[in-house]
Amino acid sequence: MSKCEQCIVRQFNSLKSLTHQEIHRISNCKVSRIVKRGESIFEEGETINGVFCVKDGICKLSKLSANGKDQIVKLVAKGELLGQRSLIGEESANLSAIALSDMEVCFIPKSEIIGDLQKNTNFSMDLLKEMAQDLKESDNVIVDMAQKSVKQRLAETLLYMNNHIGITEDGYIKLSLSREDYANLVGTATESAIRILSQFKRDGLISTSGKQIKIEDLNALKRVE
Amino acid sequence: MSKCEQCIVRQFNSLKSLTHQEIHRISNCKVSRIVKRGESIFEEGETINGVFCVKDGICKLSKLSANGKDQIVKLVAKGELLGQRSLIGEESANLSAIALSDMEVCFIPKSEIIGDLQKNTNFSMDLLKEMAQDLKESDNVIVDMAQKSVKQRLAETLLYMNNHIGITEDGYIKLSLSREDYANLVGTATESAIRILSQFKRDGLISTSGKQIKIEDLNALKRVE
DNA sequence: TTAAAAATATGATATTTGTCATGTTTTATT
DNA sequence: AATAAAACATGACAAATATCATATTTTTAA
Repeated sequence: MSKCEQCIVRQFNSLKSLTHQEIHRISNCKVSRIVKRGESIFEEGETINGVFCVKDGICKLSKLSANGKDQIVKLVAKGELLGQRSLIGEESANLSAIALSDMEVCFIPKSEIIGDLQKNTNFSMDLLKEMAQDLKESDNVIVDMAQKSVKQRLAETLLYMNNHIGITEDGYIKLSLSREDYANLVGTATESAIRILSQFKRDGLISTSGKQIKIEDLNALKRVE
Repeated sequence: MSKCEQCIVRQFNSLKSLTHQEIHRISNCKVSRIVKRGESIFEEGETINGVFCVKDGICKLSKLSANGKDQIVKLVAKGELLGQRSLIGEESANLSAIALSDMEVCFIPKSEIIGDLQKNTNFSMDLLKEMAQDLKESDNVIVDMAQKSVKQRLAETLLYMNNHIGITEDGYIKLSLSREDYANLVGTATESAIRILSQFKRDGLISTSGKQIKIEDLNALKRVE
């Protein structure tokens, strides 16, 4: 099994602040797991008792709303941690994590890392920093959800994916989402998402090839109202 | 000037985890400030360089959206801290804090407390816990914003205030908000908020006396769709 | 490979929500 | 107490979005 010591992914999250010793211990107890597209890593309400380090792939964090629709709150990509909140207090997961591509994740049991959180100030400060950033982003999403039109939100989602998920050599957004997932990210009906994407296509803002989407006119997308 | 050592309010936030010595030092450098209803404590984009402990009163944390409307992200009441994020990294405030009632807040400079955050694990763990809780709540707000109707959101806001802000002896919600603030909490037009509150009144879910609102039928409010 | 299932697409229509206009009531100020 | 300003209220209408129906395309699985 591969070792955390050599894992580049660690550099992108707060695990980078662990000492050599700590990383070595973690490396020996972590459990690597392959998750296929569509499979769940954990579900809302579940007690997860540890964090997942995303070694490869992308997943969605979502929550089932009363009307039966899944709202995607956040996308989590390679290099990020999942389930940090489980390290703090005894809370169960507030969101479900479901793979949007094939993934490899490493599970680190809470019991093995909780001590480091208490002892290693760099680590806890780093985690604090990450949570502060998450909080800021969540607050911004609240404002967008409340104040922007569905069309704007969808345009911004496409721009977000272009920037944060990245594009292939031929310009397509690396992650192909279903129209339903786009709707669940934006908080609208699937038909509405489909309609707006069709319109973006007609207007030359994007082009598609099967499920893949390519942004053709970045500035026009930014100007969408 | 009053001392932090005797301040009950401290028990309700992470400052409770400071040692006697630490609290004593904080007490000597903190600056108490009276803020009148409508006045701002800090503004979006400002560098605040410290935390505010709310000794009395309630304020809103809001953000100006592109269309010129203020979106209220959170209400912060007596006992809570404001601006925790300023302690972490060098970031400026993401939200504005404006008093909704007359307030008393104590400002603690970052320079005086940042060391405690590094040295006192109980304190940093506590802050971590608070941020985790905030994050969870923000995520839940995202889901509500995206999936619930304006009417539902307004009903829930009334229930939230009833539970968290409390009521007077005669049953009215302690904090009187303008219809515009209700609209900005829910993310809707002021006229829409007014209309829905009028309807709630007509239907006997609430009653009003001037600006004050009393919940008359709690269960019906919970059932609003 | 082919049938079934799921995803995408689009029209028609209903519902929700926003905007503008205007009037009334409440609050603040002199 | 009189006046101005702000907040509240409501109608009329427009725009955004959801829902339902149905057709087509793509994917999945036997």
